Amino acid sequence: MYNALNDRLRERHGIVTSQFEFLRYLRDHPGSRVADLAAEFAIGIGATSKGADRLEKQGWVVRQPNPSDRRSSLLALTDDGLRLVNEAEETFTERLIELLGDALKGAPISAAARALSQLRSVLERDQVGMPAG
Amino acid sequence: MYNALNDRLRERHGIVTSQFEFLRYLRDHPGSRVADLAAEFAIGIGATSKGADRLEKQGWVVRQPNPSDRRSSLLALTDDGLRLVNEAEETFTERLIELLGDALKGAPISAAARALSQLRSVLERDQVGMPAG
DNA sequence: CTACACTATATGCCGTGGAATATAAATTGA
DNA sequence: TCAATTTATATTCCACGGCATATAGTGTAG
Repeated sequence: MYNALNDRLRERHGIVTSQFEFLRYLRDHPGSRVADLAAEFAIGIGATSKGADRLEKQGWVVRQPNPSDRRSSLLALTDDGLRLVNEAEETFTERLIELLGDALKGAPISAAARALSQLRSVLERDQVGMPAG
Repeated sequence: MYNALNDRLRERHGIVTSQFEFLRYLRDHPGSRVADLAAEFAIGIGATSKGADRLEKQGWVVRQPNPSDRRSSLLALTDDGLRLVNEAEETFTERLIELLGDALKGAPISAAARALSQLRSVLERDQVGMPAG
């Protein structure tokens, strides 16, 4: 799933899923700090800081001074970043439904393990999200 | 989950979860090739080859010539590798039950999403598997 | 008010995976 | 039989996350 979404987002918007998730979180939680992102995604502070660097370098995010604590910055989307995340979200949702729809044909509820297993079969059958080399 | 299992396996056996999974697969599927592992874990051939290198360097795995195709090797566990995977499996299972047990207290079946969400809450409450830096 | 502990983030080094490529062996077709 | 193609794996380069550490700012005890 993750790989498949990655491929589609990269191809259409030039970002990967983790970046989409960062951007979406920032859109929905304005004024977040690096540590807030790290907690949300259960990754390290360092990795989060570097991820923010990359988004900032692309001009999608800015670090604004935090008036109440000069050690940290408040992360905010730029106009470009906002536009991007909204467009990417359409792609993301569309692709997600596409993938889930395929896999869940006829499988009603629960049996989540079976659903996931079936999902994987479908993905594998269609060679979807398979690494190249 | 993965991080938590990682920590426990590393501490007790000096391997990480991905290595445990490689070793267990090889134990249960003797005569597998690199490509078989790659397919099983949905990772690239290159990464798998390098993973096999690392296990071989530790003396847990050997590449045996494949009599029916000299391009590939058959991967086999050494005695050390077999011993290791069996010991690690105990740790793995024990820890898995420990983690799931905690999270699933009172949650009967299905509602897998709720279970996963609850699981994550427990893990976060206990600061389990959280990256350090 | 200052020394000391603590917190938030940034940075350097390392390990690992993906993608592209290289190499060797097997297969196929004329 | 042999050149072209395909297959299986190995290797190289790059991106990214973890961990350890550095740095700056905050809080606090006295």
